[in-house]
Amino acid sequence: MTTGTPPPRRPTLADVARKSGVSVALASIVMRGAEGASASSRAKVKAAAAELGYRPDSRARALRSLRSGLLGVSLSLAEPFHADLVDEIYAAAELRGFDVVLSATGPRRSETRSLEALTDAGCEAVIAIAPAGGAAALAAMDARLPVVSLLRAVPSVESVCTDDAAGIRQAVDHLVGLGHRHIAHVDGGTAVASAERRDAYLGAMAAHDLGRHATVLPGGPDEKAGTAAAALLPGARRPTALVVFNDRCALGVLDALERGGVPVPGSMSMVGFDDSQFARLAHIGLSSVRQDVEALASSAVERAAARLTGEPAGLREHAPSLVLRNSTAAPPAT
Amino acid sequence: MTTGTPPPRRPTLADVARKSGVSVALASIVMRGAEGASASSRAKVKAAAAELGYRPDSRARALRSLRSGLLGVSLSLAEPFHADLVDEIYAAAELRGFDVVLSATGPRRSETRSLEALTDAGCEAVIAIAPAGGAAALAAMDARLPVVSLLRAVPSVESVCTDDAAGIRQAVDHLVGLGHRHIAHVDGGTAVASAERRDAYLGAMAAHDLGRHATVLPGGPDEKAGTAAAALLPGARRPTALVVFNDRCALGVLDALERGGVPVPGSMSMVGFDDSQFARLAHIGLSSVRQDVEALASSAVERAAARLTGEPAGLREHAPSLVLRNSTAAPPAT
DNA sequence: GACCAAACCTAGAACGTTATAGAAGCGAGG
DNA sequence: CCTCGCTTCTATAACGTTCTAGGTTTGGTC
Repeated sequence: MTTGTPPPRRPTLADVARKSGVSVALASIVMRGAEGASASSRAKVKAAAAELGYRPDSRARALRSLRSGLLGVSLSLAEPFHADLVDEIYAAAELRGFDVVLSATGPRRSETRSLEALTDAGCEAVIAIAPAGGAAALAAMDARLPVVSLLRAVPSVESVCTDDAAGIRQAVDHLVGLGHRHIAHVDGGTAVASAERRDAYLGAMAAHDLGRHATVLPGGPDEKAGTAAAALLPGARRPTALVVFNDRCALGVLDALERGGVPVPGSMSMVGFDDSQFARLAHIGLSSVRQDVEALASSAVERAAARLTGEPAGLREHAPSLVLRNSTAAPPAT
Repeated sequence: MTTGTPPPRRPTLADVARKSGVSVALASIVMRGAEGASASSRAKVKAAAAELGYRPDSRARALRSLRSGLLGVSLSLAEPFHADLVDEIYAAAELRGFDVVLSATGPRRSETRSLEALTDAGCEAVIAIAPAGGAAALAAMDARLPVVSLLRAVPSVESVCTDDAAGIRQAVDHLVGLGHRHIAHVDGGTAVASAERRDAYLGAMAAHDLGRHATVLPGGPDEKAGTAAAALLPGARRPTALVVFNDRCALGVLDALERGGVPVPGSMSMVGFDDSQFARLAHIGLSSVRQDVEALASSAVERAAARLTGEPAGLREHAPSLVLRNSTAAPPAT
């Protein structure tokens, strides 16, 4: 029984070659723009390809030429800041001839799974944004294919980070310059980079000889944690300024303060971290430590490419800068 | 000149087979869990695979067995709501044995490019979240491989949407029930679904015989647009309630109002759309029209799967529900 | 011990592409 | 006329996997 329409197969190079009356090999040459084809056959093949709607099968291509040209990126969709990075990674990767494959981490999807999907997809190298997993697991993976950890310094794995300590120092310096003495820190809890930023805060306070006023409030990476941290602020003897782990957390704090009738920056100054899209828009413009997204992204891509040619691993730190908006001011007169 | 370490090749099925002393074919059977292998060889092969750290090459697999098992998803990283959807899509796809490939749209990356990357990756079907491109382009693509449009009804392409009109009606009904008469709408400008929601608003107002009070303020899909729209609110004869295109825009409006000293919901009630993570956290809890994320995601995956088996295209609409928080109240007494 | 079926295993051909090696065409130089 | 070199083209062998079709054991029955 011969049935009607056969399932519409996606056109292959063989189809293009047949239609234009040349060999598959020649069609391949034309399609990938290699040299060794006459102008006339180029035209013929291109026309046939266009007519058939031919698109090369990247899997087959990758299978044959051991370079797949694929760069994997693992990110958390819940983090707007990762989104900013990815956009720049796309741009940087394109410049170097890489295609980018994304794999998300989320409540339903573990980091391990996300990274596995990337290796399975045939990526030549992987950029893991703020990987939470153990260093051992990442190092093990790195033995298979180059891994670059972005936003987190992982020992023995190529890492590209912001110099968090410098950023925190800038924030503290700025606040001290405004006249603040009682500056507290809302930390990131168990989040990636939380410990580094906390230590930098303590160090910066000590450097200003304000160690006795240093206070660390337990926080976390998101708005909810910020709101919770705000509830811990003592009513009397409240600090006059806050350096917060990141913008999302700062937003939570800000919200709670405003609802509690504490004006920012009138009664409380605040500095966030990341300079997310967010900080720029919502509420009061939040002063924030800006990570150099473009440099981070292109550096990560560059490091991944370098590893493919066998260069050694190392840590690249990028200098952050403090972006001032309307959330800091001199402390209220006592 | 013989140099030191050869470039560490990723282990292949042949390596596993050699190491465990069986044929490649048998190793394949074991690795994919097919039947026809004895328990003892299963153990041998699995052990060898584990020791080598073997992971099957999905490209080669896809190339051979015409099912690649790949489901492409195109999304905008700037939209937190898309992130929610993707997480559910991962879950739904896994249930049906699909792997998910993500491709983002962004300031540096057009939708066309994002979709092309997906077809090149060898996806069997594609889910485009809120595709902005022309219906013709999508339909053309659909001729090559099944396309499902999620969050936007596109003629002649399989579409899975929320019944936006019903959602807007619920919002208006609720506000009218609270006693509001002067209810305005901040629309989504040129954003996807903006026109549908605007029309639904006008229809709902008319249904309550409030057509004469209907006002549409030009807005947009993000916070900035909301802030701008708030500036257009007349000082006197201000509406007492707002139905806003989406939560992000609503947030912008909310912020502007609070800064302008207009308490919400005291002097102004507000309803958003999407029930994003956002609405639940920041500021005042925003009342919002909840889209059924899980149903949307699983329905989109299901439709994609159905198309692969040759079922016809159609439109699936999912009922939204109104989530009440603290941004609506009775209008202030005159 | 011969026969049979079931269970287990393997050789080898695909899948769509690229790379290598060499064949044809052709004009110039001896 | 033969050879040389150049350009243009093609046959064919990979890449790592799955699948088909057939081959070899195994062990139970007569």
